[in-house]
Amino acid sequence: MSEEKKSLNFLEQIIEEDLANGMSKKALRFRFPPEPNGYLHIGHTKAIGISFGLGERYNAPVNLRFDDTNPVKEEQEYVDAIKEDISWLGYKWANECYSSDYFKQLYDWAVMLIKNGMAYVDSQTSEEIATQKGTPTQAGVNSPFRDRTVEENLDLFKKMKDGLFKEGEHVLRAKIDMSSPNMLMRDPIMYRILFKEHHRTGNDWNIYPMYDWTHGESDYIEQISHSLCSLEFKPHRELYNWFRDAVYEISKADLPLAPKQREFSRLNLSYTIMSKRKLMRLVDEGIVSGWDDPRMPTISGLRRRGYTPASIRSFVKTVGVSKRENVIDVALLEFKIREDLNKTANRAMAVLNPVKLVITNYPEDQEEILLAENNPEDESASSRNVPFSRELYIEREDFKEEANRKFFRLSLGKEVRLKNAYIIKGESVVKDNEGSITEIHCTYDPLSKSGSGTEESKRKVKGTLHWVSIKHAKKAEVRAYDRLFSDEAPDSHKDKDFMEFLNPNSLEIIEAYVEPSLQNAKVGDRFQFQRLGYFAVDNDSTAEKLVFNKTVGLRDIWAKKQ
RNA sequence: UGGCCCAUGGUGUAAUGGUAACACACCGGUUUUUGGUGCCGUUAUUCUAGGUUCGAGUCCUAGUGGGCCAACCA
Repeated sequence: MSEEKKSLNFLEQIIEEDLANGMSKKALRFRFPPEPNGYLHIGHTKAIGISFGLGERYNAPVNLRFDDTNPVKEEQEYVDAIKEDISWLGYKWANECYSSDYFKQLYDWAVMLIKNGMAYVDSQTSEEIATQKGTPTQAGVNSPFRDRTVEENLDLFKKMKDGLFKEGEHVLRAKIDMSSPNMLMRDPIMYRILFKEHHRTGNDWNIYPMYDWTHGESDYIEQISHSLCSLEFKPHRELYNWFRDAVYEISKADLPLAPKQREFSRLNLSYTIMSKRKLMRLVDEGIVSGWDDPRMPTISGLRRRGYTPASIRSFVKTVGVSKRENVIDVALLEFKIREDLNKTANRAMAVLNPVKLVITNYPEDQEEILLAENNPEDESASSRNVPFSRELYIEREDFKEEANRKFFRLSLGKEVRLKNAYIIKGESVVKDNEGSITEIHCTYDPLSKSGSGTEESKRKVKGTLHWVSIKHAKKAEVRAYDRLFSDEAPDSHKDKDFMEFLNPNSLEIIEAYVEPSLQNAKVGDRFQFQRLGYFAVDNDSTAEKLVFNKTVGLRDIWAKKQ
């Protein structure tokens, strides 16, 4: 409703320009094209957010296309996981597409290119081809097979398809320019022979098309108007256009729209690695429990950790789009999940590092049910009951026998409030033989009950502590996570392996006590454990044994000052 | 015979030739029955040097710095 002028990112500007130059808004179409060879991670959410976001902005369809041209690395498992992750993020694709569905069309077009003298079968080894390619500063030389006749090429290519040659014996190459300053234009390979079973086409094909030949033509087949990808594909654009124009000439009657590729910088996150290969190593070497380990930057890991789709989408939105190399501070991601959960997560009390607190003037057998607000940020969240009794657990860090005036918590002779309950005063401690505190004794002011409206209850005390009633508390496992790497950019060190920067303390398993209302928490439920952070019920959780993942801690100025 | 891309506070992103803005982070204050939240405030001669212009972060040239490209991967 507000008329605030939203600035356009450079991709939106390109689209607006195309629209202004006569492109119909109805022609707008985007795609997200993952290769199903691994799990999606936070880096992918940027690409997803950009293309699906544009789809939402312009009310244009967005295809989910699996770029499945390499049967050696691709599996159905990944297809399923990718679909689940994108759906979970809340995006809807117009069509579920597969490059492998276009293998026949691609083959026919390749034959056409051969007939036009634009492609040839090369019969050299890959080493020979690599050598002849030259280097970025040195021109390549032509293959001795470059001038085969059309008939010979056609014959050879068909035999490649029919499985009459061995792997590596021949390839189909585009005939472009071996002296191009762009390495990709030096007669790029279009097809290789591969006797591998494909997860969708089985053993139908003995040759598989390469990325450059496949990707742009898949865009073209789907009539994608803007094919958006990351910066490292910039050099591919020239080839993308070459292939596209070659095919467009003969197919424009049926496929009138010629797609264009544009590139943006990918997302990097501090203290995080994003390479699929490296993430795979963490899984394979057992550093993490799997792709969905809550410490992993995968979508499934973040989901299990307790991140919400809304927080991730918001994150991607504020990260923006540009062509600059960038490193986003992981603190921004954490801010986004806190921001969301602060408004949506119900509060609860849990004690992670318990010490016993006895209220000596509270009757031995007395119990009370106290009322606790579920979420002060959400009026509709109502409240819940919390049992109170003479013996409680509080956090060990919330007590010091003697403390300076900066310590707002419990100490001997000082008063604090027990959240939703009474004001108490520290009286004495009980210690074991080693001198560590086993019990804290305090007295309470019976007139100071929260919400009672009495003068005593309105007294200002400096600190408020969370607690659980020992008699009523439930045991729960809490898994607290720290960042996986101790270095800001673990994989940017040329002389060091990223594994050297692993944080040995990235997982801490805690036996905690939680208030009884949490007994009914279901897998995926998210809570704010007051004064501690946000926690989500893990998949491993059962009615007998609750398991919580710490999503992120609360902002903690006190901890910083320590 | 190398080519291409990029450069704005600590980190990101805006400013579309006309007062450098927003978010995070940081630091300080304030409110608070969460040391949370909210609210207020501090933090930049836009990589350098020339040029065009009444006026340049924006356009041009050169330099500097960073990134990408030499898989039968995507």
